[in-house]
Amino acid sequence: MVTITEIAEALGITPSTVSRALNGSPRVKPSTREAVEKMAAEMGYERNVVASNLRRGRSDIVGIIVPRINREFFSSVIGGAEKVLNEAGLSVLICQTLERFDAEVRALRTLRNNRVSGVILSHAIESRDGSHVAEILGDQIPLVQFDRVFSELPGAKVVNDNFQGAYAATKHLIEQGYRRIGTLAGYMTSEAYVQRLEGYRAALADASLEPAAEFVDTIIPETGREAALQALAAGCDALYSAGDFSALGAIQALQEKGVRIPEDFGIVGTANESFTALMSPSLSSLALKASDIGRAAARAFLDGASDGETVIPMELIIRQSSNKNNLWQK
Amino acid sequence: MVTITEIAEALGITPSTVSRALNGSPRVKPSTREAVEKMAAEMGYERNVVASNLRRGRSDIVGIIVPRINREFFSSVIGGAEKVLNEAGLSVLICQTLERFDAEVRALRTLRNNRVSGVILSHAIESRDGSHVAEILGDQIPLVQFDRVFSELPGAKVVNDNFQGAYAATKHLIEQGYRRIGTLAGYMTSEAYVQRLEGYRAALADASLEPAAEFVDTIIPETGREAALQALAAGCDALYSAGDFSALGAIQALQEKGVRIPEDFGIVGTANESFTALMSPSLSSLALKASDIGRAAARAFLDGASDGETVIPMELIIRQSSNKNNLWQK
DNA sequence: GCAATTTGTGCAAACGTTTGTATCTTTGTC
DNA sequence: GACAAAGATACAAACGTTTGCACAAATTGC
Repeated sequence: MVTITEIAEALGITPSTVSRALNGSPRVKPSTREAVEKMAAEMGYERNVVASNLRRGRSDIVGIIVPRINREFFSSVIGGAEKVLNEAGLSVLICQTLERFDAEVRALRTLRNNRVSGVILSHAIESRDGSHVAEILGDQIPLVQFDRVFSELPGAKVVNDNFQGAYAATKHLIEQGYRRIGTLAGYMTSEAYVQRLEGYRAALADASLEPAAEFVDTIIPETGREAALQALAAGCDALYSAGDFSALGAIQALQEKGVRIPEDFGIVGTANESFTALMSPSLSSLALKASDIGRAAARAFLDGASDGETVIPMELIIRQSSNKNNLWQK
Repeated sequence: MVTITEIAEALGITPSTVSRALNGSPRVKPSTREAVEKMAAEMGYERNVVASNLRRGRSDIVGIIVPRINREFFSSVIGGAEKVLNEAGLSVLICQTLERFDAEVRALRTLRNNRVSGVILSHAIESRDGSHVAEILGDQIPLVQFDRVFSELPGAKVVNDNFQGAYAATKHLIEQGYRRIGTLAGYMTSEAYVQRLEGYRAALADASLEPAAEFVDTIIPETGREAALQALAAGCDALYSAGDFSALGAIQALQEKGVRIPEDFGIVGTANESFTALMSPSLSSLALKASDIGRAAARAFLDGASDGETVIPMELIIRQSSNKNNLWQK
């Protein structure tokens, strides 16, 4: 591996000048800069980033910590952030916590010890507050939180507009002619689900309708099945589900009962999981705009934005499961 | 940030002894080791890994390069590898190429410049050979390839037993009583798909059956739909698909034609994508055992295994779409 | 009890870069 | 032509660790 010292020797100058030349310092004469660049290219020089990081006290790496990388949402966030950061000359170090608190702590330590220049984070379910983050990162390393955020922590935050999204999804069901609309609301320990529930209620209230049924539970197919049957018994003709998996379970349970979707019953899910487009009937879903969130988080870091909260609108994807009036094909 | 020098001063010894104590060198007296450890804990010392990496010439990071992290297969491989490597005290740096050659080159450079102690790699589609890998990594950084491998490159390789898997899937269809079995074979530029086609043919041959139809095309829902209709017209009663997405398309097309699955027609897909369990009928699929591959790749790296090829068996997951005789519920 | 060995520490030089300060060279001004 | 200012480069120290070698003290063998 060739070093700047070798380049300096080859040119009869000193390593410091070579360093400055390669880093675009205005303190070196254009002609020597060119000579250095030429020689560096010739000798196949590449900066030893480890040495550089040691000297500078930080690296050009941004750490991204997510609960799981195999979730459409998180991998898309990473994709969006990576693109913006790469364009800015930064690399990305991805860590997954598998929803575990101790893994989150470990990841934060690893990142800090590698002197990353920033951390983009969505918390593990097991994390109940942000004290560990503050403790580990200190105030040296900028933090950007997204989706699952703790408001007590400093730094930028990027979140979905869950209220607006759920409002739009519910309004869509109303416009399709459904009248007794229930919801599968998710667990209320997460801010996002609370806001979705509120958006649902607000849309109904604005249309002078009453919530027909509210099921507060985890968002998995089984709870969806059960809730759907109860909703049916209670006379519901539509459901807004705060998750796609529970919506899937609901559809399966209803189909087994011979309920026609969307003619007799409308359903909208949330998250736009990849399977929603593949089902039959395909599932209308409130998409999270994950790439936008990733991009926004990366930009917030690059801009050094402190403490601001960026709210990303959600997008309603209308497919068969709620398209009673056949607005268009999807 | 506290340094070993500060610990040394606090104890009236030298940094070198502190370093040796913390690294478990046998050259330090147990009593001083304990004193150092106690003081380090008290002062909240954590090793500056950047400095350590510079001095040692390498880091405790293993790079993993995959085409995309949002594929069930790749994220599971990463998960498996991560677990094994973390237990060995190594961190993981994940890069995605989005199937692009230049991104693969960039990723390799980043990893080498960060002095990773090894690279675990599955190639981008755009990569036609492995010369760039050899050139960038040299013979200093060990390489482990998985799934998409170039045999000309040195180092360990971990692959699926595609032949065995496709053989088992086809045999299963035969055992279920299907007789005119076709296949959706995938594109033949990939070794994996070639082997699956061969496994399919071998199973038929061993049962004295003829291939009823072979569709060589990309593995997406649309080609699956089309192929299924042609297969139906040709009198097929079953299909082995080298991908789940094309199997999904096939099922949808057949259902629209009123064909009952699995009574009239059996289908087995490949990859065990998450949606296969969610469909109705649920899709039997040949699972790739991604975690096993990840674990095997990590172990191959840790063992310093050179040049060996590890073949991981595939696992047939029987669900409704091929379960004509109702062997068991799934 | 002396030499030979083992055991435990210290010393100092790396690893390759960056950067504050000093030094040297050029240019411009009167 | 002298002097100041600016422009360009050199010097040297630092970043925090690791590690070969030297050295002292403690242990062993005869």
